[in-house]
Amino acid sequence: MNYSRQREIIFSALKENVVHPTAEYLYSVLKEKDPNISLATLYRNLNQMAEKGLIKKIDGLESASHYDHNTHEHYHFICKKCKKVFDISSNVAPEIVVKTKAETGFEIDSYDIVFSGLCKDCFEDIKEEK
Amino acid sequence: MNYSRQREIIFSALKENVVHPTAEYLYSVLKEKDPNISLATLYRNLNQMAEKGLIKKIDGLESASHYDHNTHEHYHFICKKCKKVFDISSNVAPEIVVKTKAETGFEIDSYDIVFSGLCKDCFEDIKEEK
DNA sequence: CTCATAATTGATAATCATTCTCATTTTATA
DNA sequence: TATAAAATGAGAATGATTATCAATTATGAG
Repeated sequence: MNYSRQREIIFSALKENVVHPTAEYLYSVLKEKDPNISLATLYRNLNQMAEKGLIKKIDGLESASHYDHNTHEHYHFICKKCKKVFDISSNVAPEIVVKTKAETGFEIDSYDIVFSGLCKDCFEDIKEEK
Repeated sequence: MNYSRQREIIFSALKENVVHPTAEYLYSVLKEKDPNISLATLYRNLNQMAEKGLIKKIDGLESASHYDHNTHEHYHFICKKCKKVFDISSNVAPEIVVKTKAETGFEIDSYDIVFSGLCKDCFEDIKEEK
């Protein structure tokens, strides 16, 4: 990853922002420092830095929403390789909610836990490939 | 909510699908049962049913991703009203990961917990409005 | 320092999921 | 059965993000 002035200002703008900004908001901030910066450059750099672990991208699954007829409390696991979504039964969560409510004073009315990684099948596949 | 044949087949298609389908996938299944069904009808009904709690919509925050320079382990809380994203410190999560790994055998390499509800300020605002 | 190569950029078109619009049809009920 | 409310289908519109591509910039060897 070569140096670029644009990446530099993107990273520092992100560090100076307490509220986790969206790309659009960052763009409005960045244009003040560099009126010529391109939206494509911003997205490119955000993705790059997120890949390298320099920043974190907060979002859900991939782009498309998934729908579930099971409305009971449970979590989801999405496999990075095959993109399948699996149910994970819930038996730890209530504690998290109670604890988080106490710590923050926020009114929590829902939460989602999404794990990601490799499902069993894809993990086997990758082992075989080696 | 009035009865509609389309909603009926959407709901049953969803129940018959083990893997949590995307709208696009559901659409391809549904067209076999009703070649005239519209994508708009599908989305409309999925949103409606999710609102009524008949099904669950699995996705992250709102549409746009948020970015975070804090790469330490922590969760997020998104306020339904002001849409701000807050950090929630982590001190329960490792147990969840260990437990989930043991139960499923999946290779979990990351997970996100996103709480949603009302932040303190918005909760106060709403109380005052009453 | 200077050239060659790879990385990066800006501008804009393209994509993809989703929502909106609106005229038409269906459902519920008085 | 008449009427109002709800739902539909088709396609346009939107919003976030990614892809394309020619031009610019960074880097490392000589």
